[in-house]
Amino acid sequence: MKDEIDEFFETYLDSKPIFKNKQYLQANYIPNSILHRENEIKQMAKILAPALKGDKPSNLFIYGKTGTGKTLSAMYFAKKLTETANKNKEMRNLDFNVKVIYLNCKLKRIADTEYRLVAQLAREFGKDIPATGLPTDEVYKIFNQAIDCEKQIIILILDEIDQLIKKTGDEIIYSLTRMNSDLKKAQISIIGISNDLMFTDHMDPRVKSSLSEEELMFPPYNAVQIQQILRNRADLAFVENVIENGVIEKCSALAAREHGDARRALELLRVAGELSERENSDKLTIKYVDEAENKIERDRVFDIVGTQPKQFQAVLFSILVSSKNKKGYILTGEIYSCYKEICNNAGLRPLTQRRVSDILAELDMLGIINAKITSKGRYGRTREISLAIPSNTTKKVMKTLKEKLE
DNA sequence: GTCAATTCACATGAAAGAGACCACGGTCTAGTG
DNA sequence: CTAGACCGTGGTCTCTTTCATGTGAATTGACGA
Repeated sequence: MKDEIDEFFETYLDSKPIFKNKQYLQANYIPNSILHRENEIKQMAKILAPALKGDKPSNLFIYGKTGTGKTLSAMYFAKKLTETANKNKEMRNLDFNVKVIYLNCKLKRIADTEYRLVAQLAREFGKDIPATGLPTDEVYKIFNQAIDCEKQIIILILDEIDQLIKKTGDEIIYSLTRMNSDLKKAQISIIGISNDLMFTDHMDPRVKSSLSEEELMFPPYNAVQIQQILRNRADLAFVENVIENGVIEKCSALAAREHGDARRALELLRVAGELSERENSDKLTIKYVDEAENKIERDRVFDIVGTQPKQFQAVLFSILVSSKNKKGYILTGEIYSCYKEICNNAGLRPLTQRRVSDILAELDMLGIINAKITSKGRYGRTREISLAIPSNTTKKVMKTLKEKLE
């Protein structure tokens, strides 16, 4: 036993490293120049440049599919803007600050409700806000005072703003834009980033127009562009010549298949690298890319399954059970009756059908199941549900769920 | 045969509740000088 | 006298329930050709 471990460590230490610096493949790494987004960044600069002169820039709304570089460009731009502003301030002795704040609205417990968003903003300005307990308008007041003590332009980047608005309504944007009229010295501009263009349809037209005074579209990358991006990063991250021919092509092809998602391509490459490192291989071969694809999917599913509440898991379990007993589509009603039985066996209080219906919709959003609403005429209207995860993953999920629900 | 009404089996919305968490301010208690 | 313990009130947040309303096409049934 001991020998085995020793041996493993030795070979591990002896093996030549594949990675030079893995950090360059991480999603939060901001490169010094962003390929194929020069135009978009230039546009952003044009729209937001007034901040440098102390004027409030227009609000900006950025949209585009996932992995098209929206967040990255915004971060990059934020960095540049603050740098320039600081330099400018010293050189010309200006009397105002430019501050860029980035918040991801999807982050649980940080910025996914109105209260938390404003609280987080106030914290950015050094105020101590409790996680709960205060009235929301109190927090607004604190934030207001915190920023209005000196002349400054605040640019607020709200990433995945669609999630926030879908969940809590659009008054947040309204309140934030309206704050400007209450502020004497400071001004706030909002950059909203979303990958769902349609969500603005449900918004109050006034809010909509004030949020998208300017709009910017990020088109998907094509396969060639993704390849270039990957090459660029791979050169930084990997030791030379460890990547076999075709690996980059394969990663980008897989990612391009899904609307040119560069983030996915990078993740594939990174995970493939990690897998080959783990096996002490000194080459990154195509084989590992395939494995990486499976692993990413599996990890994602397990992550969701693990973090969701019990009732979620029970519903998912009943989907798994009923999909095993029946091929083709399953209907909501079938799942619900199966679910009730499972709850009885597990000593769980079953939820109403209303709630289960919502849970099914959420599972669909998460991409664990495919649900399509169809009308069967006289025989009602329901979801046609099928699993969206490969069968070898379902088996494992089923096993863990079974244990959990006992 | 045609066309509008009906009907089913849920979907979808809105509102409100339960229970957990927490801040704030007031009151009570115990320890201190 | 003062610090800390202990309420009560009022706030947010998540998960749920309750009640109400919406929905799309297969089916039905009246109607006219």
